[in-house]
Amino acid sequence: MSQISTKPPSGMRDFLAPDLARRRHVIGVIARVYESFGFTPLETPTIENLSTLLGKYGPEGDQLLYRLLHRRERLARALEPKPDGSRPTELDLSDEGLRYDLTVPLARVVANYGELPAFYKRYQIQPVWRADRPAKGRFREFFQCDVDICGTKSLVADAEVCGAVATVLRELGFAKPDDPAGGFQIHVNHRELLRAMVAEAGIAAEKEGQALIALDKLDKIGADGVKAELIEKGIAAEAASSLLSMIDDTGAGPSLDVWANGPSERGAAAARELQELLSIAAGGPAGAHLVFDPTLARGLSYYTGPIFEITCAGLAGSMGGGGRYDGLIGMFTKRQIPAVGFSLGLERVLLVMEERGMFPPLAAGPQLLLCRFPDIAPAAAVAVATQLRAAGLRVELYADTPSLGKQLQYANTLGAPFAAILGGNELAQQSLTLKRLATGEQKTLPIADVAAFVKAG
RNA sequence: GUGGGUGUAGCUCAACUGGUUAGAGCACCAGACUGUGACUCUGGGGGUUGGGGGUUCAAGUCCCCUCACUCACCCCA
Repeated sequence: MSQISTKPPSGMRDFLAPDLARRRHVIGVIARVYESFGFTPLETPTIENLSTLLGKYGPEGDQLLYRLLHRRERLARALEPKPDGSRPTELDLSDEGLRYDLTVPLARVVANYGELPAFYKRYQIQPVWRADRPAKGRFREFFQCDVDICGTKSLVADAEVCGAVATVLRELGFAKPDDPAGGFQIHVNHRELLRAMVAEAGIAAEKEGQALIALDKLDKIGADGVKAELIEKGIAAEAASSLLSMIDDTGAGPSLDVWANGPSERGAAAARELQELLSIAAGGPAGAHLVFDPTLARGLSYYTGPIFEITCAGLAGSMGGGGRYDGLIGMFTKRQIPAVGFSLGLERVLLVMEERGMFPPLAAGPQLLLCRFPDIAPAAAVAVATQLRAAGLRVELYADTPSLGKQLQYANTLGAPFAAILGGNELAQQSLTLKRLATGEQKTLPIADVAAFVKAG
């Protein structure tokens, strides 16, 4: 096809009015709930310096960054062979990239503004970009809806971010966890507990990441599958078996009590933290949804403490995730500031709501199309439209004057509930003939009364 | 990154094992009612069958390459 493609780039989408009605509805609930928890909004630039982004997400994450090429002279210089004859690298050609998540930009902001509240609680709803391969529910440009609390190690903060996202989902109509119609669960685990398990099993520290990724697949590929993958990654069969013995096939494994009293002091401390978190959250909105999952790993490398992930029936991936990252802000400043956050994936939430038909009727488009006859001056029609809009109606004025049938047909395709007809008779008595499109009934009434009539439905 | 599938009108899809001029529904436009739509009737526009190459008397159909989309896995939100 020699024509220019009219599709957006792979993994990116245009949002037409019906899409936006649903997206804005969900975003509205999220922002309102987050604010009710005392979070204040933040927006950061689309573009960040690569020095900000690199090294925060792990090796795979760095590969998924969209990078901006240098421009003009800078690019020309970067492309020249170096004195030692080597070719330019990615880092020579670019020093900026699109943000990959909202957590790292937050960390930068907290490090950059010393005057922020001691306990900075911010929410942020913006798109992020990942050069991933698109799939169902996965895009290259997608919205994250983050809440984070910076400045405290208290597990109350962990419980609060869990409570905020749980409240959002409940307000959007997601059911209680025990509801057969399909609720949602917030899986929790602890990075330190995972590290203790790996160490206990005799797996080398440098294999830790790979071991955890394999373990995360337990519910999908089973114990044998995990063991095979561990061995494939160069981990001794004995160590692999040892790791798996700490968790049974169902992934349920020993209770937190067992871990809390286990031989590894490090693991015990982590387990006690999780116990405390569950107990703090018990009385709040997240309480019923929290479930300890010893196989939960999560890929992002900046997590240090409790980690979270939201799952629900029928969704392959997760609806959201988060965790504690006490070291990340310290990568941008000498001050070590602990923080914990949670992120909802807007598209994932929308996907599930779509599949389950969870959207309420959402108003969109004009309530009334103003039609007129050719003998009515445009200025007179504009005046009437202005009057109706001032009365609070969403009014579209048909720009031309084709046959009335055409104008009404257009009102029909727009989905406007009403059409108003302005002709010589109506103009003379400052009235409109109002037609209800669904039934065809119509009546003539004073312009001043039209808004109330339309609003009444 | 691995494996599978699909590309035909604006949209959803047909076209038997290769065989005349590639069809239908919806949508769009125009017409019976020049102050009345959504339902009915009639007519009409619209396609180099994703692109390129090959096999053949003949290719939407078979083969190769390429591009795009899509599903599963991987990973994630």
